[in-house]
Amino acid sequence: MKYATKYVSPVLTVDLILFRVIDGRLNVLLLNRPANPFKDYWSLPGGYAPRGETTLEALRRIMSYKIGIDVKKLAYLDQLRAFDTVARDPRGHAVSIAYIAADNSVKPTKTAAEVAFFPVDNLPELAYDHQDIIQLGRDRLILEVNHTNLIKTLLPPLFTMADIQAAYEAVFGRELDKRNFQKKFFKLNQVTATGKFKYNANSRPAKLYKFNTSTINQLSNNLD
Amino acid sequence: MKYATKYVSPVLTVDLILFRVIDGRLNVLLLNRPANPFKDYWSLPGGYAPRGETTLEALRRIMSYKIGIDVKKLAYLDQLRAFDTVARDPRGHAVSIAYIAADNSVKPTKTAAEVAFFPVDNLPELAYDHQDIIQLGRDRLILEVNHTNLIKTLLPPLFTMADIQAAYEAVFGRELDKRNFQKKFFKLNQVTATGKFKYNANSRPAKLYKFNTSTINQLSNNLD
DNA sequence: CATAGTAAGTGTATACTATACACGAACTAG
DNA sequence: CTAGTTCGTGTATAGTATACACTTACTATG
Repeated sequence: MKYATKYVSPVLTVDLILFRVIDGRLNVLLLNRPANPFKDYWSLPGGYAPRGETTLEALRRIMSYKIGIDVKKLAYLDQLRAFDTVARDPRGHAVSIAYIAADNSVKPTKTAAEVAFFPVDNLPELAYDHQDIIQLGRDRLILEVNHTNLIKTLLPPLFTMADIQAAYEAVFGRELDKRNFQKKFFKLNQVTATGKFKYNANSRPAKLYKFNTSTINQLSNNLD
Repeated sequence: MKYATKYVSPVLTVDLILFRVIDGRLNVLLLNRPANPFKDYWSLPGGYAPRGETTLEALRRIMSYKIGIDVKKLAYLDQLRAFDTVARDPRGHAVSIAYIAADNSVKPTKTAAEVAFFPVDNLPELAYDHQDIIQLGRDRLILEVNHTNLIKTLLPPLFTMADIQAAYEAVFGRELDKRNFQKKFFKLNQVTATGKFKYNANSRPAKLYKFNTSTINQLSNNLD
């Protein structure tokens, strides 16, 4: 038994919110739209999700050719939710399944005029309802960073305590006390000192740490 | 510019996870399927979401005629997420937007053979991937109850401290200490004693409380 | 080589929160 | 009047959160 053809479904699309931390600020990947609708506006990268393909499969295909990244290699990727208002796409009713991702190392292969990272607190005018989608993505990111060791996806393999505190501060959008942060963070047993150092221009070298596991785990406490 | 017709979208559907607490146990509303696929299996109530209607509008229409409830009157209703595996519906690729709801007072107008509440820890065999959907719904419910005053949606207008503790225990799936629970809960300033009592068969009467607000608010602390 | 400059690294005191735990009070039924 | 049942309550202790400032280890420069 197939679905009756008297029903016409909305168009289904996928969008990706890819976060990273640059210079202590939370950034999101945007694509400059080459065509209408919203030509020359910045938008979340996304595309059409056809029948017979999961939205994750569609996302992988689309991000590969539009952005030049492999979403399977992203350190964190999860579904956010569906956005389904009828008027959100001027071409007609399109329901978008938004995905949220975090990764500080994957680089798009496109030019900066086509694809670029923007600080989330200083975004350009965006196409569609992508402003709203990013807002919910930030809320989810804060939640996940608070309950898991997801912060590792926003750090390089070796990092200093200042790096990791800056990453938390970028996600939370507020400053943390250095001594209290380190006490709480070390109690979570997430990182190990490597014995290596980062040598700064003009100050005491900083110990370099690495995460103990490569998996994303629930944490007993949070740092916010 | 319309979407090119060379793309065929999956069918879009909606499903509802409606929670309530009965006799200290968390229950979920299920519908006995009158037709194939999965004829005579229990399932989450749901239906087709056509182009031109938001999934929430579709949900309202469907629940009205299939279950006899008005989802706008539910004390809590929110989108959970999309479920989109290709094989989840034997009729063909159907992406479902699942909604989560909590309400202890709305009653379906259908017979118990058609529509009934089942304890979440004692569910019958379910159609589709509805077992998985319910599991994620429970996870979300716990999260929301822990961060908001959503517990009020699972209680009658007047309730005892034993009632509210039982509701929390039903959601969390574990017992809480009575004295510590009351200390923590009262500190949240959510309820006021009404001066009324619930007179039990054979024991001291229990004070009846009511919630101070009708809105769902974030809480500073949680009880889990 | 001495000094200035910079970021790293660290501890303590205090307030608050979490947990464990038991018994008298207030009612009804017989 | 007694037995039975649920209600309502406090304290002590351990653990956690917060506020707060100086010394250390290096580089750059004169």
